[in-house]
Amino acid sequence: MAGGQGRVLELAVLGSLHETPLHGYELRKRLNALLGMFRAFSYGSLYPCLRSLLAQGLIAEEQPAPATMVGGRSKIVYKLTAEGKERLQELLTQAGPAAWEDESFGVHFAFFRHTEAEVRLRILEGRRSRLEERLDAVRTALARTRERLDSYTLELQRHGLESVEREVRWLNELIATERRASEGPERDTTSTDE
Amino acid sequence: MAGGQGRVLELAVLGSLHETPLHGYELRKRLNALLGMFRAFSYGSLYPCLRSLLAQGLIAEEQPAPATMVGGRSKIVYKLTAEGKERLQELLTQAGPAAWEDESFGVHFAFFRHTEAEVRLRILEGRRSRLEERLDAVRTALARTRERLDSYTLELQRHGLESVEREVRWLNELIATERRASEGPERDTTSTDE
DNA sequence: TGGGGATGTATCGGCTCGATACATCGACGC
DNA sequence: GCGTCGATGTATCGAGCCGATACATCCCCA
Repeated sequence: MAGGQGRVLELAVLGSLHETPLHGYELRKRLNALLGMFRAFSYGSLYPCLRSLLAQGLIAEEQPAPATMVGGRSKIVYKLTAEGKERLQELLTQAGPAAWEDESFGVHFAFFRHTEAEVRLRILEGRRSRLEERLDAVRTALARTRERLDSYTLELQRHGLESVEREVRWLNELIATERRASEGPERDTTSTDE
Repeated sequence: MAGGQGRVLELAVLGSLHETPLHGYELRKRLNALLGMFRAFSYGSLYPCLRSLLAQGLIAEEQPAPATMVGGRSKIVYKLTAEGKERLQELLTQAGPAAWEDESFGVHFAFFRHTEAEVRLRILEGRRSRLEERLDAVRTALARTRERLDSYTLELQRHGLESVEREVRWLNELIATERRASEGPERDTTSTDE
């Protein structure tokens, strides 16, 4: 399919353009400054994504004052369309595995300020469950292992477990903060559906 | 190219089969138990990789006692060939970006017991440089940012920086340990060529 | 006046994943 | 005996995404 970039880049681009119109190069810089610790987007996926979003009418080329155009160079500045804003809201509303897997969680989190409190909470909890599943899986596999492991393998396991445990603790704090914040303003404790 | 899986899976498979012959399903389970905290291999890449390694003569199907074959089922057990062992040694000797990037570092580390001390040290240092580059890039980008960031973005940055700083500290300890270990047994400090 | 580095758009090859399909095995109840 | 259910097991396909690369311009500085 020509341009169904489908996943995380779409949200990242739409979310960035929601702040201000940007061109590809600058967009990538911002994205990598924002998420550089977790992932790095490349042009090989960014430009096809932009083309796809353009074809879908979710973004549009902005034509600024002609004075800004230097020489014959075209600096293609993209901005969000009304449809794009709708689509962004739609993406921000979805709380599912696509939001809390490794590759996508960071991007969703980065745009939490545009996300409803309830969705935020569900994504954080989903992420936590995901990590706990992983901890369980590795721990049981480790316990089931008969052979003695060498010190490097052990050290790798230890470091991995510790890192994931740390992230779970971080999520716990965030979840607690979210709960406190939502219990204050609206004392609605009965609507804890699902 | 039909089957040039090229990168990290090759080492993971070869390294696992070096311990003991395995079939695909079990191979994947072991790999994911070993590296589950960092990455998860899928059949979609494992089986093509096995086919490719088979075609290259680096692994071979093991034909055990016919009694093991239940019914018409073929449980394809792979073992390392002599060429495969050579190739494994070759892969374990290489200390380059391919060894210390995110996706591959864990796999290389997991087989450090088969790696020469000098190569281990270079991979650990390369990994550390890589992470420090990333820290620098994000820190300068952060310092250069004019607009005020919302609390979620800030928290994401903080958490990301802290995680990477932690890994750098971990690497520092490992490097120190390696250095101590290599200075004790052989007091050869002159042969630090390249 | 010319070289180097940042800016800028774009593509191609190919690795890898998630989903899926299909088949068998052992255990369990009835 | 018979259905079924979960674990075991091999295999492929569509599609996303990255790394490398190419090419052009801008601007600074010597």
